[in-house]
Amino acid sequence: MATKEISKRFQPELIENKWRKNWEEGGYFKADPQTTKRICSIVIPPPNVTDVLHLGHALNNSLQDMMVRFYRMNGYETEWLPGIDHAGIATQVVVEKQLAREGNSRQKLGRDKFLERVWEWKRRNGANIIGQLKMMGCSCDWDRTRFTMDAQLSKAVYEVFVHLYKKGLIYRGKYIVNWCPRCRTSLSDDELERNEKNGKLWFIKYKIKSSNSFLTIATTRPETMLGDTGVAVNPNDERFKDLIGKSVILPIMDRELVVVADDYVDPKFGTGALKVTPAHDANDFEIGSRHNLERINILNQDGTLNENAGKFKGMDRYEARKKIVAELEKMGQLERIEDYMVPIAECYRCHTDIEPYLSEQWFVKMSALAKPALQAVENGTIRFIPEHWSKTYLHWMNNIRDWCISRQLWWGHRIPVYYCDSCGKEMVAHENPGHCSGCGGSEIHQDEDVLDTWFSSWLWPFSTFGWPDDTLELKAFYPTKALFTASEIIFLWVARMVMAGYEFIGKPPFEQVLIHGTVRDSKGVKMSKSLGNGIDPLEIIGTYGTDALRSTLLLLTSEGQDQFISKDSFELGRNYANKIWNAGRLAIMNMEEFRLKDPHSIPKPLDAADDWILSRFAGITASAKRCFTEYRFNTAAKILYEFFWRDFCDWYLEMIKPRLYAKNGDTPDDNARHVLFYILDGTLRMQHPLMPFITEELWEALYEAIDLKPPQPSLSVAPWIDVPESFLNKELEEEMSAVQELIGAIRNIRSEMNVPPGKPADVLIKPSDDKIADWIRRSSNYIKLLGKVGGLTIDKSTAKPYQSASRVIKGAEIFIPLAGLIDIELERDRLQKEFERVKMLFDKSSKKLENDDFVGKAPADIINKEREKNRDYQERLEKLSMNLEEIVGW
RNA sequence: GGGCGAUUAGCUCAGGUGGCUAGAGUGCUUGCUUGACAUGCAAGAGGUCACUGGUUCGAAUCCAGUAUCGCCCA
Repeated sequence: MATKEISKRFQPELIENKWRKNWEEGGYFKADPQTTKRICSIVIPPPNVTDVLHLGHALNNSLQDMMVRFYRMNGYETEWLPGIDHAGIATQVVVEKQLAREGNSRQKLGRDKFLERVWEWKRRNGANIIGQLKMMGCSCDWDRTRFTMDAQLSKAVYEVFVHLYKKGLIYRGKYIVNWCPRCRTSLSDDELERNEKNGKLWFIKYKIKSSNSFLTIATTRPETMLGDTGVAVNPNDERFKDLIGKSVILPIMDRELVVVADDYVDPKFGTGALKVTPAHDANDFEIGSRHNLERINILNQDGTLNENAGKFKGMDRYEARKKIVAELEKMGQLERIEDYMVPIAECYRCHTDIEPYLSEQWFVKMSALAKPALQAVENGTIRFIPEHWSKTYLHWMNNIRDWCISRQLWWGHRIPVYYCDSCGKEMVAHENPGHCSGCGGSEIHQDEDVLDTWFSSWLWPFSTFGWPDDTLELKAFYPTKALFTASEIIFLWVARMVMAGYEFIGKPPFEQVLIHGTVRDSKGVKMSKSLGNGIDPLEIIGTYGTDALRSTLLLLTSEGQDQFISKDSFELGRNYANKIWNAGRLAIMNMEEFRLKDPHSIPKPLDAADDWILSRFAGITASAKRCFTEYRFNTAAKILYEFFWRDFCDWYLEMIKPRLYAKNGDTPDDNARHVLFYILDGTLRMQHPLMPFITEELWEALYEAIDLKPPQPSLSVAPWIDVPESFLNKELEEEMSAVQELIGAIRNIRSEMNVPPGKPADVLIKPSDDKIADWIRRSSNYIKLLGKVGGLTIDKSTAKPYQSASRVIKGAEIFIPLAGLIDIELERDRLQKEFERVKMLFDKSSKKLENDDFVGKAPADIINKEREKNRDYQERLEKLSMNLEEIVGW
């Protein structure tokens, strides 16, 4: 019914909830693993359960939804599995902070009670996140929502641990880990924030044994000297050649240290001699291993010094530093102090300085696992988009190091290793074995630590589908099609998923890895919670609507490029949505009494405008489709936007208005209404993956306007648009583009010569050949309409009227008689400027054509194009100069 | 120190495989409440495509180097 009132402005808040509910109740996003259709599946990069979704998530999920909706509309059985990650450290920190506010702590609560609290917190916040995804319009298969600590996913984790352990790929060892003394846990390299701080370089004198001279050593961390067990110099450093193999005496501790030669030492740094503290520096650990140096740990887990620190025992590390420096100075063994920028690693959660710390940890040997994952990218089985990220991936894979998988936390998958209290036997099992398999004793305890969160997320593409069980879902939906993520977690996550895919399933987890840019604020700073510069997507949804949020992000974020975005940026999408709304409004308001059995059987013959828009539509749907399938979502979005606004709204709708309005008792032109319906129906389908809400609303309203039941229950499960190739008409497009140029020229004259907008102007057109003349004649009604033309004369022999404004375009001259009204100065300047511009082009083109190399070597079509251009320029120059000459007489 | 990007209109950015009279949005100027939309329409101004070389008939586009900025790894 066309009588329905439609608001002049698009009001997203009035329609979005309705469709969210409708889609969910309709179950349109559920996928059937037993389908006979082609399958497109992806898994969400699970947001951390601690997250409040930010713009980065909004971009990441908008991209996924755009792809998934596209494939769903193109007849694929489409599975988008949503879910959440338990985020070990982050979540534990959040709940611990909560406890601290209550004056409580996890130690007071105990492990089980504490975990209950975390689960409680998880239930609340996890639901929030899923709710936010739904707000964004994500078309996930909600019934398959997964959490990394679900029973089935945990089963997968233990299966994998046991498998790797039995294969000898998991081992326990002493290693330098990044230790956060506050969180009391080890952190992976990627969980650190590296910075530089103002610090000092202390020069300490170590006495050379059996000599009166000293060896001076520079260090940024004097307190670690308590754990020194050697001194290293570069083997090529002439200054220290004689010292190699000799000993020096460590001040305060009076320990004898051997001087070793090691390539690691940079002769240019400090004094060229390096103190080696294997237990407190990762590089020193390596050096120590090469030279069999003792590892003396001087620190407790909380960052205070232990009994190995002698009289400094119990002091905090930074307090000890002051005391040690003071003592060295008193002893006269502090040579000097320099200012120095010290590299610092901080805990990414609590920003405590990280301590390299020697501890017992569990590791996974990576080199064997890396092999197939390396090959998969090398041979193109897995492709990165943009392609250059594969270099980053390969470089890391080629230099892969063992993975420290233990975390000193309570929240996470507890390491499935059990120890017999009687005989000490180590047992690995899916579940508590109950008694010792060695001595039969029943007193056994489980390892206290939990696994790194990534140890569950690397299984995400298959654990979510039921692995290790042999499920229908796994068969149908694995491997997935693509993974969408940001570059930061290529190592942490992407690479590990590939390794897991090959190791446990024997197949890669996805074909493509789409690396999108990072969303930054208007100053270029990455948005983050701690900086408070983030933009809340829900706030954007509240002010501009979800479609505006999505379309803005997708229109602005070119493939793989970081994007600077401010709140105002979203006006782009809001305006776009409003434009769609109003085009729909125009169409619906003009469908009165119009009935249509089959929108797809286009009547013949049509007006030029109709054939033209159908041709344009056929062209752009084809190229948009290509962009969608090639993961060029930003380009696809731009193509849709351009077509809708420029071709459809600015030109087509304007051209058919008289046919719709039906003056003087005529009925509206049903062919125009038919094509209008067809194109609008098609553009709504086409734009649905980008802007699901507004398109769904208008689509339903459009069918309702002609009393027709929509062919599908929801646009989200309607077919995408497939325009017959026969609609393509390149000659007509060329013709219309000439007409558009002509209209532009007329408008330009009117504007420059201040012809009042409402006043029709007489226009004379002098085409230079019959073809152009035909084109212009055929479109004379459009020219009159859109150029506000009164009398229109089209004649090859037209003479320029006295004091008329003129413009020269390709193939035609345009005159508008303005005797007494024309600004002669302005007209002459403009013509002169135009003459010079075309002259420049003409000269450049002529020079090219005079060049034998160009004519001899360039492809024929390029040369022909150049010749045609040259002729056009020449013709224009002649006309322009004639017009200029004439002005002299006025 | 190693690797990877970026540098195009005042601002934010497009310009897959070299042929361009370098585009869009926004901002700016001018004129319009014209029966979808002022979240709009029409017209306009604004760029030696960071720099220097090279390859080529032809370079914003490919190569090398320089400068500045950013990210990742050490």
